Amino acid sequence: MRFERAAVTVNEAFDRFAGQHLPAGAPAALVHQLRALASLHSLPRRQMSRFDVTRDHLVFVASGPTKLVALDAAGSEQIVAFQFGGDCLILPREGLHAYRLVAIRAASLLVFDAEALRPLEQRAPVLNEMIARCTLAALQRTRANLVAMGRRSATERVASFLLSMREIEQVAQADGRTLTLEMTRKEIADCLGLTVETVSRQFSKLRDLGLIATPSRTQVRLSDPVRLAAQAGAFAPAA
Amino acid sequence: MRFERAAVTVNEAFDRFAGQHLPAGAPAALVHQLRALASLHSLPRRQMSRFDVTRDHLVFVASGPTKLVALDAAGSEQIVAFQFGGDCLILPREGLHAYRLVAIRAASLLVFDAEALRPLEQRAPVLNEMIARCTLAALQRTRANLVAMGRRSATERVASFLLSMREIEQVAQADGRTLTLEMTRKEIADCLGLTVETVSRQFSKLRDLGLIATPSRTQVRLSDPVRLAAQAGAFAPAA
DNA sequence: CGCGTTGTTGAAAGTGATCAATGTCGGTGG
DNA sequence: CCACCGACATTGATCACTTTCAACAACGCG
Repeated sequence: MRFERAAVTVNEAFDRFAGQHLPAGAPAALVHQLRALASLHSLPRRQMSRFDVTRDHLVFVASGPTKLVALDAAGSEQIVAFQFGGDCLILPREGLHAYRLVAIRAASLLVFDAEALRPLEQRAPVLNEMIARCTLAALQRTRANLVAMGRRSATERVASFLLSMREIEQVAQADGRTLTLEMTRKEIADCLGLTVETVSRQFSKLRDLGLIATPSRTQVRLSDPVRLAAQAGAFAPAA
Repeated sequence: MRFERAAVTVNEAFDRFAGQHLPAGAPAALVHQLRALASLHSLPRRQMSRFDVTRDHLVFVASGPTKLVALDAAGSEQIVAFQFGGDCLILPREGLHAYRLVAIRAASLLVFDAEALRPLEQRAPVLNEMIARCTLAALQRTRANLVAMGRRSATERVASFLLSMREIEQVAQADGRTLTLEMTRKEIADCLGLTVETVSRQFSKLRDLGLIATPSRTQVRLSDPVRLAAQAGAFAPAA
């Protein structure tokens, strides 16, 4: 079993952040100031972030897969995007919608108050560039996701969900095909905008077609990724 | 009838762009260089942008309502976002999806090659900030749209479409309730991920409920915006 | 072992898509 | 001015798919 060391200290997380998102030539003073503004939050599995909802935040996902969800009036979640160790995102303050970050598995987050970064940005364009890059990446993924949500059948959604999970969770077995979904059917259903029953039926259908195998409740083996991709439809893996 | 003067020259469009998106204190040299990189494109009603699909572009919508669409394999459009006079957006090169800008009514676009802007960005952080601001705004709207698309019924989609159109097209009559949709039912259907027939039925239904009136093929009178908003559901107007 | 949670399966109902026919508007040419 | 044409819109009937409601099975845990 693979064992990924979680980032446990602010400094570890920050170093990871700097290595990933700050150019090598970034001025030491900037790095120093940034470090002072960072705070580390550990988010246990399935737990929702609880930051100050009146402020925007820049969040670096130091470790662990997470999802950005929108909460509707009924409190049910609608997935907006997935993030993984190394990704950076803007978590907007509560406006028309309330957004939260939810840990799919235990995650560590490095959090910056967006407002506090502003003075730094003025002096250090690198920071601005970094944020712009992250925002643009998020925009691209969100647009792709939007298209995906538009007109897709349950089968297409489930198939492409499995494929995108495979990319993410290379936490796979040696064969690179078996993945462990750390999510209940309900969570998957919320992600895909379907019901639990439909998700379950799609799993059964794909199993009957011989495209996947489900040795246990949480494990899925992609027996035939190629034909699975065919089921995922035109706009295949929502990257 | 209101008569909005379209931006016809590059300079007119550029001035509008600078006024809207560049801070007053922007260095004259920067403005000058930017102007040299801008090119103007007039997009007739319903026409699709035809820029170099291998390059990213920064587009300023100088005038006219436009929509950003994703094209699927079948060539049918899936709406991603609306833009209006004054908005700025990143039109990404063709990747997993192909995006196009489509004029809802005749529009003028000021187009920059994103690559060509890069050297300018390095020297002028203002430019970077501007792009970051636009990207972030686009991200927020797209996220909102994604949530909207998630699990919404045909009625909700049509009702909130009408409401958001009202916000946009204040090209309304004196009463502020009658709007002229410069779109066919097919275009509306594509926007909402529905079929023409379903859209038509929803119009009929809302008309029967007394929420709207349809004096002509293109005109819609929102007789009862409040109850219409109720039909639009929890995540009302997709801003 | 029993119980609660989670997952699967079946039957019925609801919703939108598809297919097909008809209706309406706007323009063109007689 | 009117008849006709073609594009667009509406309406109806049917079909496919997803949800909903309900029962049951499997697993994990005390």
